[in-house]
Amino acid sequence: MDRKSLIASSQAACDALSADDDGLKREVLSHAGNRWSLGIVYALGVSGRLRHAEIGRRMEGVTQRMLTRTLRQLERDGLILRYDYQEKAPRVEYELSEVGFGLLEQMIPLWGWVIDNANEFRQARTAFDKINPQQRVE
Amino acid sequence: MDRKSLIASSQAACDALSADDDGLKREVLSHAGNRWSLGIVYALGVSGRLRHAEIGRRMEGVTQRMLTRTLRQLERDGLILRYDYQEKAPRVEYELSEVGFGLLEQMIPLWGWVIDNANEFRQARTAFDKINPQQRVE
DNA sequence: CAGTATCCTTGCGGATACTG
DNA sequence: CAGTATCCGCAAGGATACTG
Repeated sequence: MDRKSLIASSQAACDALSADDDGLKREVLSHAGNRWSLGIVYALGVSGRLRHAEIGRRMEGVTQRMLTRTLRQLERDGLILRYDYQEKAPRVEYELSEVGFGLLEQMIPLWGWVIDNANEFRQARTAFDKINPQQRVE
Repeated sequence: MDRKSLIASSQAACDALSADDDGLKREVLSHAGNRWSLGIVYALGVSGRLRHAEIGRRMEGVTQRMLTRTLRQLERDGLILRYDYQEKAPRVEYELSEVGFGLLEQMIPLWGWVIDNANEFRQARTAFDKINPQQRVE
């Protein structure tokens, strides 16, 4: 995409966002930067319906607390569905919602783009850190 | 995109990410959830090179501190370029880098997707909050 | 004008221990 | 098994005041 049409389409996309939508946008997209959110979305997208413990096993390093919390946030935003079987030996399964699949679909080109530019990011980092020994960025 | 090909392409995209890349991915995408980052990227994308104060004027509600900090982070990640004219009356301009334009380009479909699903997100929220009066999610 | 410095509150992420 | 409860350190975001 050339810059003129890029700018035009970004204006169109941004003008369609009200002030309320702006907050919503950041809340939804905050999952992108979260430690576990997208990993869980990916796991559920690839494997379908999974039990709590099974997700935990696939997310290397996650603690019970963070797993539960992240699942709650995803559920709250409607990205995953929670099925509690109400059995005495607890049994809860999670599944991507339609919107959750949509998010996964949106993320794929983004991941590809990050990979394609990984070296540029790393170079920018080291160049910045060299110029700004340890001041700045706090 | 149907689910089978969605899953296949997400696996391809995710397998291409090493453990290191995974951290990088979250760092880059964390801008998506930040309060001011994408607003600044958008402003610079639409208007080209801008002075510090001019950006501040366009970002309703930003404080000096957050503006400077966010600009530093964007600069550190190579998304924007900083031009200090070294004049006695300070004069600093910022501009999107090539990578920064790339990010803006990546974000546009994402914004559109959020708008298209805004009602679903809001409904999920209120439904969740009704079921979970004030427990959960902390 | 383009920042720093200081103080504050909130939430993220994690460690550990406990429960029905 | 699927969570809570309690603790911690750190960073995000903001309010306010100051500086070359």
